[in-house]
Amino acid sequence: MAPKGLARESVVRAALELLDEAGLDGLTVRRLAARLGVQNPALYWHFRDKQELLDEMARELLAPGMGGPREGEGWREWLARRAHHYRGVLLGHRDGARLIASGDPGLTVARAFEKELEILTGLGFTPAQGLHAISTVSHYTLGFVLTEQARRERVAAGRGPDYAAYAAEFPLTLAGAREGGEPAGDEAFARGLRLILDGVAAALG
Amino acid sequence: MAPKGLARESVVRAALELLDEAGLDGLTVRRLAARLGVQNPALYWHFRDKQELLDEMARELLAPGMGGPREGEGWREWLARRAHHYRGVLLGHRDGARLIASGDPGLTVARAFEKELEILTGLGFTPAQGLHAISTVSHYTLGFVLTEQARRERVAAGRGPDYAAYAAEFPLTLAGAREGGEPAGDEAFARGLRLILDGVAAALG
DNA sequence: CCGGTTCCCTTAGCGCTGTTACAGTGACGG
DNA sequence: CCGTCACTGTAACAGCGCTAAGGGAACCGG
Repeated sequence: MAPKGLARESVVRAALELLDEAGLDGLTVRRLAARLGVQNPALYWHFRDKQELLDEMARELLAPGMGGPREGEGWREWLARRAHHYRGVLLGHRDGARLIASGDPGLTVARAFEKELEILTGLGFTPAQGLHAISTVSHYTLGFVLTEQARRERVAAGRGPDYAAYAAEFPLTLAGAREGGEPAGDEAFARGLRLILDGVAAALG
Repeated sequence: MAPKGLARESVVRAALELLDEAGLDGLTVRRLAARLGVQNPALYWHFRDKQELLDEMARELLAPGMGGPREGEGWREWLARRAHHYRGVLLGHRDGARLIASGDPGLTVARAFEKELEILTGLGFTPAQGLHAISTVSHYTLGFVLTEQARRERVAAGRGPDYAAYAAEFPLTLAGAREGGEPAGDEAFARGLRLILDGVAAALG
C-alpha cells in the first residue's frame, strides 16, 4: 500500500474539492495540479483527458447508490426518497448538476439502474413502467437542479436580473410562488415530484 | 435601415449557424468573427461578454413562444403540445439544451410564462398548480433532451461506451426499452410526459 | 553488483482561448 | 472645416488543454 505516486482516487477527491471552491469553469488542470503539489502534465499520466477526469468525478458522485426500499417502504416512498437523495447529491457540490450532465454515467450506474428495475418489477411494475418511472424522475430532478444551480451561479457572478424590480409585471407567477414555494427550493421540487409519482400510480392502477 | 455595421441580430443568427456546425465547445469568438468577415475584438463592441452573446442566443431560441391553446384544445393537449414544441426547439440546434441551460432566460420568457399562467388559471388551475405543472414539464424536458444530446455528442466524439457489448448484463433495462421505446427517443419522452400530465390531472381533482 | 524496464514526474512549448488597450476610419452635425 | 460618434483593426496578455522528450527512482532478472 501507500502507492508510490498520486493515487487516481485522491486526484478525483481533490478535484471535487476544487470544484466547490472554483466552480466547474474554474476547475482547471493547472490549478488541480498545483493543489496536489505537482506540475500539470503529471495528471496526464493518470488521465487521458480532462473529460476522463470529469467522468470519474461524476461516477464518484453517483457511486453511493442508496440501495433498495427500507423495511415496510412502498415504491412511492422509495422513489421519492431516491429523488430527494439524487437532488441532494447534485446540490452537494457546486455545479454538481452540470458535472453530472456532462459526464459519462458509466457501467456502475447502469448496473445500479438494472438492480433498481429489478426491485420495481418485484413490486408489480412491468419493465417499461419501471424504466419510465425512474428515468422520468431522474430527468426531472436533473433539469430542476440544473436551473436551480444555474440561477445561483448567475447571481453569484452578479449577472442576476433582479426580478424583484419587475414584480408588478408578474402577479400570477408571484402568487403561485407564495402559495407553492419558491421556483428553486425544496417545496417546489417536492410538488413536481408528487405530480410525477401520482402519474406513476395512475399508470399502475 | 441597413445599419452601418454588423447588426446585433445578425451576429446572433450567425452564431446559431456556427453552433450547429461546431457544437457549443467549438463556438469561439474568433470563428464567429471570421464567419462574419471581421476581426474578433469587433464583436466586443456589440456584446460585453461571450456569455452575453450566449444569453441572446438562448433568448432567440425561446422567443417564438407558441401562444395559447387552439380552438377546442384542453389544457392537457395544450401542455403536451407545448412540451413537444419545447423539446423540438432544444433538439433543433446542436447542444441546444446545454445552451438553454447556461443562458439567462430573460424578461421576455418571464412574460410569456406569466401569460401561460394566466391561461391556465382561466382553465381552472390555481396559480400554484399552473406554476408547478409548467415548470415540472419544463424541467423534465430540459433534463431529457440534455442527456439525449449529451449521449449523441459522446458517440459522435467516439467516447460512447457500446452498451451493446454488455447487453447480457441488463435484461430488464433492455426489456423495458423494447416495450416502451429507446431511452432517448420520441416515444420515451411522450411516456414520461404522460406520467406528469396524469399527475397534473389527479391534482386538479 | 549490474543493465534494463517500468513507473511517475519534470521542463519546455504549441496552438488556442476570451479579453483588453488603443489607434484608426468613415459618416454626420454645427 | 472641424469634432464627435459609431464601428473596426492591430497588437498583445494571461491562461487554457495537451504533447514531446527526458530524468530519476525503484524494481527485477542475471
